Amino acid sequence: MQNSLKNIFPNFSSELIATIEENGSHQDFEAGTILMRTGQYIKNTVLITKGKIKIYREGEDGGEFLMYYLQPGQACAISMICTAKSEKSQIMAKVVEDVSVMMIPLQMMDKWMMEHRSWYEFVIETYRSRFEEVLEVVDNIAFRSMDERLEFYLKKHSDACGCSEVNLSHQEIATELNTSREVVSRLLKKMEQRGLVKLNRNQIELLNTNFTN
Amino acid sequence: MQNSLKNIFPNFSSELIATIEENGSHQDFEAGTILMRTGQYIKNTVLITKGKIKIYREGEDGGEFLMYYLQPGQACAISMICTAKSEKSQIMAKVVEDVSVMMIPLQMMDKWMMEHRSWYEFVIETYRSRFEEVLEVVDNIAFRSMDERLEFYLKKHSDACGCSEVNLSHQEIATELNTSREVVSRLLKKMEQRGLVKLNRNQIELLNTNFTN
DNA sequence: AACCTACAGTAACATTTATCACAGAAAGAA
DNA sequence: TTCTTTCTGTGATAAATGTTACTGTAGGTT
Repeated sequence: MQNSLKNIFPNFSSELIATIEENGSHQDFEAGTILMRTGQYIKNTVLITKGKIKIYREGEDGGEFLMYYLQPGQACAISMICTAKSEKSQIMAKVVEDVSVMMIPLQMMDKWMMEHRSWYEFVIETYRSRFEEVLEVVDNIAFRSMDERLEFYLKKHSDACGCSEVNLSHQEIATELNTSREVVSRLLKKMEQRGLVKLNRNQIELLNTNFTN
Repeated sequence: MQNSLKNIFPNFSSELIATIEENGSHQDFEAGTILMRTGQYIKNTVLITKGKIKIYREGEDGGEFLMYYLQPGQACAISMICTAKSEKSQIMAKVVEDVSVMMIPLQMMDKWMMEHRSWYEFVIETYRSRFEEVLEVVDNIAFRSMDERLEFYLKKHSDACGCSEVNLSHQEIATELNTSREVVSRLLKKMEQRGLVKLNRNQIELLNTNFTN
């Protein structure tokens, strides 16, 4: 298991890995578990070693708006930022594929930042990449129409899983884009007519590789 | 002038202030200056000591989408994140009120993080508050309609200046919300009819204090 | 005064997105 | 099989927003 942590976080120094093993607690969660709610206080930084976590913003009406996914080798930027002052979370985190995580108590954060160069760099890089990702989300909703956002969404999914099939229902996609199922169905149909995708039940195959680029 | 830096950044230690004075370069920019463009490499972290800088995202069509404003005592989070690896900027920064800034060479970032506790805390807090602000922006465009966004926008402005008048033309507002002038005019007129605002040329007075809360 | 320009108001229309209503197909359960 | 549920497709319609076109007005300039 020590081995795998080193594999998943290749940039961590051996000392850091050892420290994590020593101070962190290994935990598993099933798909569907909500790890973090808006308004909740955060007490741990979360490192993902297996599975997939969805980070989203929840609207008052219960709408979910996808921000990004966390996968093995990544960490929750929000938990890092907030732990620094034990702030409240402003987002929701839901397990979408059974996960294994390392929970790092918040007291470790500041300490490791000073003691472990590789931790420091990991944290900064996590901030940077997540900020960038959220800016991209803003771009999409601010400047793009639903059909472009849908294409972007599908591409992101296929990139994430490394395959060209997206196994989601129209309803699930609609929820994450904060629109209605009918709109998604219609737009997907148009994309199929343009030859970009092939639609199956609970699955969308991306055909055009140009589109995937 | 050393004095004022201490006043503007009250949490900085005296040693840190001295170090900043020593290594940073004081610069002034006029309103209208673009300090940072999308795609540009960042070589400095920017501390604002006077004036106001607008941070926005630019669409392909040239549309501007307001993210937030930077004011004295604040720093550009993007410049901090990016400098760590000398990355490209993903945003635009434009001076909206003549500013004075301290430019901190990127090499100082990492060094000070280790040496100055008050710098470390400032950087973390900057990350946190900006991330939060951007999440709020996402909320607004994802879940709210234009009339609500307009109200939020006006409130934010009056909060920022501490007064109840917003001195902007409809066109300027429309640009920042990435909509058209006509839409803003229409919605403002409705708000006036509801007794929320009073419309003057180049100025919107917020009347209802309930609304301002 | 006469003129110009930026700003604001508003009607008419186009487009996009949301909502409602319903029908059929696929998968699973009884 | 039959029943049931979930998923998908699609038309009709409503609502929000974007666009075009035109008018008037306030302020500044000559």
